[in-house]
Amino acid sequence: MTNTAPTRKRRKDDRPGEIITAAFREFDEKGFGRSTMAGIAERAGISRTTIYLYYDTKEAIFEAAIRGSVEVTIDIVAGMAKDANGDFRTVFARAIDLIYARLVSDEGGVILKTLVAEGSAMPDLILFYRQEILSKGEAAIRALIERGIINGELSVACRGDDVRVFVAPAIFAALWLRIFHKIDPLDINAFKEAHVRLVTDGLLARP
Amino acid sequence: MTNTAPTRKRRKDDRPGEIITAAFREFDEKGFGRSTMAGIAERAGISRTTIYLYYDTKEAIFEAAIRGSVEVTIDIVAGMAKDANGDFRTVFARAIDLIYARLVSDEGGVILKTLVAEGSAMPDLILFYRQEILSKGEAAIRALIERGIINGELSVACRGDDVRVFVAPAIFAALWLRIFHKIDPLDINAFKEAHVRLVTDGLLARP
DNA sequence: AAAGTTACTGACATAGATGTCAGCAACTAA
DNA sequence: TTAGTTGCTGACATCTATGTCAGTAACTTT
Repeated sequence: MTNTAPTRKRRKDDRPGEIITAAFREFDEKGFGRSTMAGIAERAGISRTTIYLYYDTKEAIFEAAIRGSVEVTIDIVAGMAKDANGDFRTVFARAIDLIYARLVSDEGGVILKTLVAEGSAMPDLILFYRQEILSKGEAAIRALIERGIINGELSVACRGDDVRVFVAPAIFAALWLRIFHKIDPLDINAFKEAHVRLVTDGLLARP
Repeated sequence: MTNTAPTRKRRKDDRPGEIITAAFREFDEKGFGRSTMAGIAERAGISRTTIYLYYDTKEAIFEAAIRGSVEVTIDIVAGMAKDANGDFRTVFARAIDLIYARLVSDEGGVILKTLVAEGSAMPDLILFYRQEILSKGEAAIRALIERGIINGELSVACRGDDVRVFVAPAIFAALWLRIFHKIDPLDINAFKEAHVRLVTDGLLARP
């Protein structure tokens, strides 16, 4: 048997997803700026010019990826709202779990990193991400806190605080993983627990 | 008087600094990846080829900038150690002030953003930044906390916590300013106060 | 099985950034 | 003033990534 490997395949429906997956690996390793269509094509195992049949530019691939993460966000926010009846510590810990799972994942992390890197050059995407992803998550956290205040669990003082402070360590952790983790590992679970403990209790000893 | 503007100037000693300043603006606006030697030169008001007399590559310019911020870090750490005798809240607030001032500045912020963007492509710089900048700051914060624990001000539980959690909101704020601030401003002072309040007190109401 | 459709590819042309180098202009010293 | 030094520049060659397009191979239909 000669066993000549098929030189080409035709897979119109699968291509977009394959290209995005390949692009993520390329963006992650090289950074968006140094990534090329040729590099993405190679990882996807197709010819460079094939990509143009589906996406016009690198930016278009990235945009498609971001738009795809809108539904993921909706799921996460829904997950936060579900079973939000426990005490604040429990509910918040669950919310933080969901956020970390997303941001620590390759997809969420690379999107975040790429937005930081190239955001100034793509104002439309920045706006989209802000409106469809970040503000949804922010509102969900705000709701949790408001519930806690009404419960009497949380001090009223924190109503005026910028909600972003409470989630910031998660973003920090996601970026750390992509940049310093190889030379200086970060224990995600320990960090996550410290995060939750900080937000609920703070550092000062309670009398 | 004819007042013909001088076509060229010769300023060997000032050039490196001028180039770095111009490069920062270029990196900030275009992102490191889209920045070019031509763009930097234009901002510096010199010919593109002149840059090569001082720096071989874009990366070399960025590296010089990072190395320059080592002494800034030393100053900051020294500033934290100075007058570290007040109660924890006061001392920590002063430390956070110094960190924000640095990270919110154009120089500190652009370095941070660029490292996030291009770090995977420059492992040496990542290592350098980690060792000479981040770990210095981390150690300083850790010292503050240890003092608080010994004082009895802080609960012993937080000794095991990852120190990076306590500073993470500052990094978040620095990046937010560079990315989302135009479409969704962040009130730095309010954010900073919320940060300090969170780290000291947490959210849960104190009995 | 033959004709028709189309996903895919290699080859070409273009644009933009890089790096080099000989020559010029600005400064210095005598 | 003049000769010497050197910081600076424009022009050239190279290299890399992009985008297009006609042709080919794989699949579909009849």
